[in-house]
Amino acid sequence: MPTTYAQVIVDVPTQQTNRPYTYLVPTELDTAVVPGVRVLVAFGHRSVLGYVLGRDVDLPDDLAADQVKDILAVLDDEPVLTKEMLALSEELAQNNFSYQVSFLALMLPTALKASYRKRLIAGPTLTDLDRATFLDGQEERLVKTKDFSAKEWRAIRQLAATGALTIETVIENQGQIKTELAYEVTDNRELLVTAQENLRASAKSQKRLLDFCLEHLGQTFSKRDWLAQLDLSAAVLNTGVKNGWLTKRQVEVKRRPQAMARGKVEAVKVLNDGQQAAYDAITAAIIAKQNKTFLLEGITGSGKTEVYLQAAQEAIDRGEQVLFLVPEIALTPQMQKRVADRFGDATAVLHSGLSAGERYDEWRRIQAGEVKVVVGARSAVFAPLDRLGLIIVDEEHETSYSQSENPHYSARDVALWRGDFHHAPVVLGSATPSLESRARAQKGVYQLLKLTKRAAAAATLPPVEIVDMRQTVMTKGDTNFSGELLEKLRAHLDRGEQAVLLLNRRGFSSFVMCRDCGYVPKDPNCNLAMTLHMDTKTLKCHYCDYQTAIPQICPSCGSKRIRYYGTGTEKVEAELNKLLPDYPVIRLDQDTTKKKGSMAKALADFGAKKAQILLGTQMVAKGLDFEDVTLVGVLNADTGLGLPDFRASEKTFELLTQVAGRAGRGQQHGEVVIQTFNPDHYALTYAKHHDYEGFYRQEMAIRHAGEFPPYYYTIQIQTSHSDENLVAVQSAKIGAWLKKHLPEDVLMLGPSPQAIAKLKGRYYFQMLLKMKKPHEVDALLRDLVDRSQNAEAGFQLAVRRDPVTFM
DNA sequence: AGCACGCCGACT
DNA sequence: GTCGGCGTGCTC
Repeated sequence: MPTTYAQVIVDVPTQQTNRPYTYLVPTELDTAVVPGVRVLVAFGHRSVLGYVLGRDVDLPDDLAADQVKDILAVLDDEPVLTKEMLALSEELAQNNFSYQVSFLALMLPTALKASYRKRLIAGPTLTDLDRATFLDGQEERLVKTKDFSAKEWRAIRQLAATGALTIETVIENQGQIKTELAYEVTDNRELLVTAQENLRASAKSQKRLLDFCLEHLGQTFSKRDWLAQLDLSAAVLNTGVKNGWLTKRQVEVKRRPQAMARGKVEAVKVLNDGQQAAYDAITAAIIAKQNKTFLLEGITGSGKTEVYLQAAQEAIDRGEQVLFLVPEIALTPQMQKRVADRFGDATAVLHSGLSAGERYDEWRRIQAGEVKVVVGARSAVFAPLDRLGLIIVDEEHETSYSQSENPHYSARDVALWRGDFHHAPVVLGSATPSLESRARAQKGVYQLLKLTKRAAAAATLPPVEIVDMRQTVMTKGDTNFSGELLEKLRAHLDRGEQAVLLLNRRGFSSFVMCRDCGYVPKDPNCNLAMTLHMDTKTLKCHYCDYQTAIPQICPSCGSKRIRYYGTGTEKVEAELNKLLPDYPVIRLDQDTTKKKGSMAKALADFGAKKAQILLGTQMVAKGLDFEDVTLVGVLNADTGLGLPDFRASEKTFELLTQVAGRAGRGQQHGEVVIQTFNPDHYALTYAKHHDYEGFYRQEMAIRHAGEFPPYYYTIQIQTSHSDENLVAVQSAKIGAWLKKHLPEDVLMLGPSPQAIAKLKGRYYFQMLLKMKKPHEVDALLRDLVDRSQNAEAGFQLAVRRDPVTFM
């Protein structure tokens, strides 16, 4: 047998080790070492986990045979990563200035990630004092790296060098496969028949057992099932084992998430003309196995979900699998339920609410090919489906598809990549598509499919009234409720209908606004709202370095009532109880939904009409579908407009459109009231007319003028450190270095301090690069990341492509 | 990330 | 003179 080698990515997430290493495959592991399995390898002076990328017959030219070490062990019987995932991880690492191994780890359930420990074993010369200090007085001890300080480790290593103790590396999976006791029926029919003939008449339990066994030869059932179904005691089962009718064994238990346990089947609905046209276009691509991207732009309540589900059915009927992404499944429980109801046990659900064990079990069901549809949030985009026929990204504009922590990635982009890999169509759906996606549809990169009518025949889009709060505050003083909204609330509630009230927390109290004229101070260079920094009592621009004192008098109208703006749901609830004491309120915000399942319970209560008013933050805006909701009130539409984010208008328009869409979804007509201090802002007026296309055109013009996406690609460079002065100096240095090396056509904003100057004890600065060609500065930034590794301890640098959130 | 090597200041 | 501080660089 020729000597063979394997290319291995080691589990050491650093820039220098972000490349494959060559290892020798020992003869006895020859068949076990295949791409996608995890292995144990020696690396430097220790053992680490590695991922096999591929096999080679020849040694790379620059390596001598004696430089190559052996693979020590193979950890998996079957590959845990497909070739697709191996390729994808490399691409993602390249694009997102991160490490391939970080992405590989992200693709696996936590249970399969390595947990590193050290076993300290006493040697004969170990002193009692050292044994007491390092081994708890024992013969051996399992410890983690952080259990001892660097100094202590040095002492331990010295002891190891003298032979007083030995150190072993222990690498284990973080999770365990849960098993339970089960009994397998023999397939020896003769044995059972003979036994049955020789039974005494009084042995009723044994007779029942034998009858059942004869009908289920060779099958395995859990002990729990045996006892429950046959009404036996464990003693009878043991008799069965003794007589050779049954064999005891441990079987894997797959923990199914509670909500999934019942598979009732939801009825297929009849599509209207618009839905049918969209369905036809998507299914044509499914049948042709064509990687085509559709942008399904459908007004709220237009029945996008039904199109998704029926298209999914088409893919499933053709023996293919469907990946269905939703933004944060915890916020869209109704969507998850609909998919599960339609496809029953063939559905797997992946989201952050699952325990590590549940997540692992769902992952294994997918891996084993038992699943036809995967529904999940961001990380579900890595679900190990190998026969993908359709990918759906619902609410494609949602920022939660983008992970801002390292490793950065956008699930929407990964979905597009996988669609290409599998020759499968990708459907991006939204009532308010991101400008980037809508612009691509305009250019013909995506095919635009529009749904312009609500699905329920009688349902129409609700009329929207914009209420000028400047008037309200002038006549009634500080209140969250205008006369118009109160009047409508009373009318709808008196008729027994329900209302949803949104308190917009986005941008809450982070900017200054005049209570009389709605004026928000803007920075003269960028024309963006400036951010309030309470620590320095100044207003700062988030993009450039401009700053100014907080004005005491409004420069626009001379009013003294210019101040930061914000209020909490609790305060609003109290006010509401005073104004409308006869109507109980269900409150939905971070405080009331902290506990697992409390959100679902609150929504179920509202659905059961235990209260007529639902008051909440952003979470009431999305996906809720209650027939009796006929009034939607937005208490403060503007807070988001003041954010130091070039997407502030887009996000506000989105929010208002989404929440307005909660009204009048059933037979009864709905109404929407939007309270604001900026009644003439275009994000509000277009939302009033449910005019996404109009908003799109105007916002595109503004983005064009401001040289922002989708006209430019952006990359954010964020620096942080616990020492404010240090990070300021470093950021300035990096900024100067970049200015010198950046190509002329790449624009840079900043460095400037971020809005939340100090977060968890760290200070943040950022620079924003804008460019026409997305990969123009990749090499330069990789160089920058490289250099930052040698910076002061605690200094962090993050590079984010297409950032979606700005602090 | 770990771990060793190696070069400088404060001790027996 | 040596011990140990930590900066630097490598890991198939």
